[in-house]
Amino acid sequence: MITTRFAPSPTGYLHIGGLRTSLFSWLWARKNEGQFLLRIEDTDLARNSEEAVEAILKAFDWVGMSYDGEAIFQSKRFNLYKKYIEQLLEEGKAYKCYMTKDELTALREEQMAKGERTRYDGRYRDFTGTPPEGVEPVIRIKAPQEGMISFNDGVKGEINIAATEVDDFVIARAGGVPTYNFVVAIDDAQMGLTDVIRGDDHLYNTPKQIVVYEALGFKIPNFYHVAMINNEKGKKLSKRDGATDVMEYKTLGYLPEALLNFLVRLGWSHGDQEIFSVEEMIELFDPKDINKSSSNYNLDKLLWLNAHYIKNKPHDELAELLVDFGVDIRENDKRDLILNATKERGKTLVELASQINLILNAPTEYNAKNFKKAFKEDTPEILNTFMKLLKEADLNEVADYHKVMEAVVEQKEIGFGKIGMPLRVSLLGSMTGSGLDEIMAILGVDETIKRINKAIEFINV
RNA sequence: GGCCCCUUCGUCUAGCGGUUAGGAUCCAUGGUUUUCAUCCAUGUUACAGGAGUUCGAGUCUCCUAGGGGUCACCA
Repeated sequence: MITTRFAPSPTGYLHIGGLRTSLFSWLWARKNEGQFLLRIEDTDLARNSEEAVEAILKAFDWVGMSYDGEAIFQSKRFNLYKKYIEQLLEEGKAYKCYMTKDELTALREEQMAKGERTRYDGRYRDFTGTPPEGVEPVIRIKAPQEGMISFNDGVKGEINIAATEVDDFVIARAGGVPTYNFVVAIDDAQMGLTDVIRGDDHLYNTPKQIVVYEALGFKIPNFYHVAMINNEKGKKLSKRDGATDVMEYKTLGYLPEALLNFLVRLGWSHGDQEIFSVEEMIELFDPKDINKSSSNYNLDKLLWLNAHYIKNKPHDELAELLVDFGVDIRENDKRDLILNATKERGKTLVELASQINLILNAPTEYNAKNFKKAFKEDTPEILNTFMKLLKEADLNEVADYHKVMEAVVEQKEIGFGKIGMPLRVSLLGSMTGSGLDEIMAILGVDETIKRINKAIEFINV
């Protein structure tokens, strides 16, 4: 049985990097028919908010990731942590430290000045005297003072860190509130985690947590530290690099399946495969295939994937999604015609919506340059002929509209461009866009003629 | 600064001692298309540098450089 987890601290929205590590954890649990748990790390801090919890859950919901059981809130488990603190104190594995913050700062400055690593010097480790007055102590854990703390990381391999690098760190603050590395170890153990997949910014927390595991006699899980995602320049991803909030991708018109596909391939691969459905991800994912090196964030591929998923999305789902982007064609009897004519031209739902609007809404103005390029002296004459033939034609499908265009070309002995360009400008006000026959089939004869007449009128003004 | 991790086309990556170093994206060109897009084809571009080990190194070892992470009574 594999149990994984995602353990965000609710200080803001769900970050793209957080989504990737949770995706990995989720996939691994689902693949093994195990458990994927959610734990909210809200051990106080004025920074935590309920809105942030909501935001994270909302993002999970959007991408379709679900966790098992109830979400666990650390803030509700203080009694548990307290119990273990007392246990360690009793067993002599932890101790009270009466060093003040000022003293600690002074010690650090001294060490810094000497060019040493800043660390607690263990002065209260074996203290038995009378504690100084007026100082509320913190609790520190006794970390090993020599040897190595080693673990086998599922991504990075064997990691060895000298015990001297890990000092007797604080497990409970002066107010009694436990600290991060302490509660994480307890929760991961108590929740039965077998595999901890997280960002490699936690790599250095691992030896500390191992100290806790060992002090409490807990079984140490497998760790997988996934390298960070950097921006295109290889620097740390920040808000200035564009969207980092998962929900922003929804607003930008990305499909969740595209985003997941994009993220799963960032730092993980399965041979040459690029397109993965969620089912395939679950089937093929294995943390042993996670890359050691960090990867750079580049939207090109996401855009390509998004276009791919839009092209392959069922029309009823697409129509539903488009509502949020100001286009409601759910009840439109030309729905399929509209989507077929436009979906290959929109890399995002935003672009797709604007393509559709371009057809659905008659042009209110014509670009002068386009107009001049498309409309020549004989254009009105050609368009009039076209309209005449159009009215007479038997129009049942897209191809029939094309036949009318062909007829004009033949009759007038002109090139296709002679009719195509002015027609396009008349109908869309644009020089590019969907196929003319498709557009006309969507608009119908009346609207088509109306738009052409309007354009002809415009040339005479 | 100490410690730890990382380094293959611009980007995402395959490779697990013997390959013309592969795929994808991007870009360019050509084809298809009335246009644009799609689609198809073709092309440019990479083993950070230096020593070793080996018959043979992108793959193993060491050094250098560069990048990242971390050093809290934050999480």
